[in-house]
Amino acid sequence: MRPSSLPTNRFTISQLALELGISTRSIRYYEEKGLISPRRTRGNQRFYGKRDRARLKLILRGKRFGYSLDNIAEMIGHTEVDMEEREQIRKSLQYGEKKLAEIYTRIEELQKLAWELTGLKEKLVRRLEEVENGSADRDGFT
Amino acid sequence: MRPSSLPTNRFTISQLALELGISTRSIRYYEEKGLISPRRTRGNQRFYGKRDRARLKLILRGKRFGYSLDNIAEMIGHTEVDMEEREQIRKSLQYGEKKLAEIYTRIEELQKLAWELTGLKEKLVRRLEEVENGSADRDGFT
DNA sequence: CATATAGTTAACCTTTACGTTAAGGTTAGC
DNA sequence: GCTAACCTTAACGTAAAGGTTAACTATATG
Repeated sequence: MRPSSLPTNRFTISQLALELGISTRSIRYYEEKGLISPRRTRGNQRFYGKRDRARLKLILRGKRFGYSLDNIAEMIGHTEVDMEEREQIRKSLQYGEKKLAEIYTRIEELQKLAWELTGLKEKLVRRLEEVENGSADRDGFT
Repeated sequence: MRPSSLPTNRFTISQLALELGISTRSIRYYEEKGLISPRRTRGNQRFYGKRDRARLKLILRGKRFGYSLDNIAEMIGHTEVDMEEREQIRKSLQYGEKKLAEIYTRIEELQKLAWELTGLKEKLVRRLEEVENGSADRDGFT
């Protein structure tokens, strides 16, 4: 199955799995969920193009931020063709707009999180100095 | 149970739940996990101080970014007193340092995500125009 | 003081996102 | 033509993060 020299825009499932550090099971699972829809060979084996790979990366990125698969599906626009297309596109657009806004606030939030952690860090450092100097004090979490 | 006029630095579990938009169950669950440790009244009911509330907010923030509770626990430093304190502090510091770095790369990633979504958006808009003009074309996902 | 409201523990239930194994069949590449 | 890699269905397992319910206790207020 190793594709000796096929163009770099055709991947087997396990190639992608390897590259992206996930299992083939996951990839098939994402397909089950309608998040990707790879083509098939005459022999019914999946193959993926660059677009699919990009999509997978997007999915993983989303996951890393705690979005559920269902959530990501809406974000991305499921590739179901049976829906009235304009409607579908409009909905996707709307949803995407919302999500974009969300992401920006998220960036701000992350910055806050960084702040708080920096705060914790400083407290710990201070505490450490105290302990190191033997001046014990109460309450365990000042 | 309404605390007619108690100082603003003492909260019941349901007050916090309401304020933070989570269930009391969740709060107790976080306690089970060692993420917070509220005091108890003589009657064995939990009560929380400002510090606890801040902690909860931090937990929720972490969660919003897809960190697991266990993860957050390490990030925050569980308040288990039985561990050698210096060791504990050092570990927390180290972990926090790592997490901070992680957060910064995360911010970058979020920016990428925003980019990609913007890209998708543009494609959808273009596609919408096409459809609106009746010029159908193949492949459903250019 | 009665009672409505809030809190307690414990046990069981659910969903999400896969992992694992089974069994049996197909295909691609050397 | 062999064999590793693929396919399907199907079922079962699991960990995380709670929801839900039950049976009981605490507490604030009319």
